[in-house]
Amino acid sequence: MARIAPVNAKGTRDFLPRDLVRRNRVFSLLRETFEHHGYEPIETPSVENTNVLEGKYGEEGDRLLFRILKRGESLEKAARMLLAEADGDHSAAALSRLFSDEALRYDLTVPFARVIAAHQNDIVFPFRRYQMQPVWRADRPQRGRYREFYQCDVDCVGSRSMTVDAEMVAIYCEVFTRLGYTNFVTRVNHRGLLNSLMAVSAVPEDKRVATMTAMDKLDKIGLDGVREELVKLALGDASVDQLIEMIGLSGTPQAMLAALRPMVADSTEGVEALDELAEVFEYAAAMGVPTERVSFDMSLVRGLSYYTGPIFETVLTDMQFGSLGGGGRYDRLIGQFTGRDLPCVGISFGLERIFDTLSEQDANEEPATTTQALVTLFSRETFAHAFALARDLRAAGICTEVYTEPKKLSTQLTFAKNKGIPLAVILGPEEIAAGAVVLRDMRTSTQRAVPSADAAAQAQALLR
RNA sequence: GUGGCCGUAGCUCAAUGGUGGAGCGCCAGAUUGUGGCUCUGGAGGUUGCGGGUUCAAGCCCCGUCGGUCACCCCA
Repeated sequence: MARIAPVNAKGTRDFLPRDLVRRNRVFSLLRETFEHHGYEPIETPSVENTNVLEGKYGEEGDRLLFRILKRGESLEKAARMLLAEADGDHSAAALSRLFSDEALRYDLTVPFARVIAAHQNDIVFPFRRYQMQPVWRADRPQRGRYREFYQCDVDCVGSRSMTVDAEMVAIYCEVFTRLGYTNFVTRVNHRGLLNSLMAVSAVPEDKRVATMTAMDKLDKIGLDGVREELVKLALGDASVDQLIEMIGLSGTPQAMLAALRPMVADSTEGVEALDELAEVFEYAAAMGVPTERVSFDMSLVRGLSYYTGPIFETVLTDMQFGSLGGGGRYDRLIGQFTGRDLPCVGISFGLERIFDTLSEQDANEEPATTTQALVTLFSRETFAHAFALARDLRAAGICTEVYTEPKKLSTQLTFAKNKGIPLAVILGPEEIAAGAVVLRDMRTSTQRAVPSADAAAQAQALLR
């Protein structure tokens, strides 16, 4: 019989206990931080109607949607339509739409916007929520990039105040600091500012996306590289020079804002953006964000098309890696569902990238398990004592497993070592006769006999 | 979606077109109640998969799947 190769679907992974124990630690820390700041959890379905998702992420995003094939009658009907129109539009985009009207969620923001639009009357505004769920993108996998990955989103709906935008910066700072990162910075920019830069530099409408994409590559290809790309776009020397001058600005956010102010003086949108950014930096500092943890970065663009105000991206400063998270203000997304805009700002944490970089930082990973104690088994006659002791340990809050059968002790201890269980409990005929058990600390290779009645308390002390 | 590189034991990797190996890990024993050290032995493979060239393919060719890197884009 032909064997089936036990391989994962492209870009997906299995998580074994040692992986999941670590992941859950990160999850817990995020959850705790969000709730400390007054954010409440929600969840949404994995599947959305395609029209909810399409057009929210830009052209690239539509291509990366995982679409769900129609089934049964609908599928046959779609096939008949295709055959009836032999000379119709057979592009991948058109075919996708014909054969599918549902897709896996691409991010957590758009489904969230749908939820807000649908449940406006049940929600107290301003509404702070967080959400940790997998999302799917039909991208080509690379290091730190998967087709199925978890995102943790934090959003606040119903306020135009820059205090909320600053809070996003503060939450980034708190989470990454608590995770042990010492090398990160949250880059901040503003969509309105970018728009006004395009306007005051006389970049034609049809070249603005390409221009911003080129600007976004600054940290990768340098100022000269960006200039080359802009020249290739045939923007004209004056436009190129002005853009390069603005992108090249450096210094404190306050100094950069001051330098920009005269350049965008003719643009209402630009002036407002500068005012908002000034507030964000001021409030973030007041919220305790150190100056080295936040930067004003005019080359930050971000691909998602729904952003309208400040945008954020948190990156590691000492290694070339994708961003650990990003977000921004999107005041007009909910209006696409209800016809009436509701201001929103939110950020996303790339859990996989956090997990990958944390793993790379502490290379000497010890086996991780949730089990704290292993009770060994000797012979049929010791079973009852072992089970009773295991109950004592569990009653004391110690995660305890009893070995499955009476194999020789070295096998059982090796099992404990390989799983990373810190405490082995040995009780054979000798101990039972003495009314005692042996607590062996696997980490220090020390052990001592204690009366069975004290075992749970002593074990607690050892594990503390 | 475009291009480059790579797929050999559980893991890391060897093998001029000519009988597929090593280290680590695993199992057993030395050690009948003690993991890490030492020694001895053992198991484990349709060389990712499918075709082709050849007397002969792990090696060459084509396809395919997967991984990886650079683009694109992104968390």
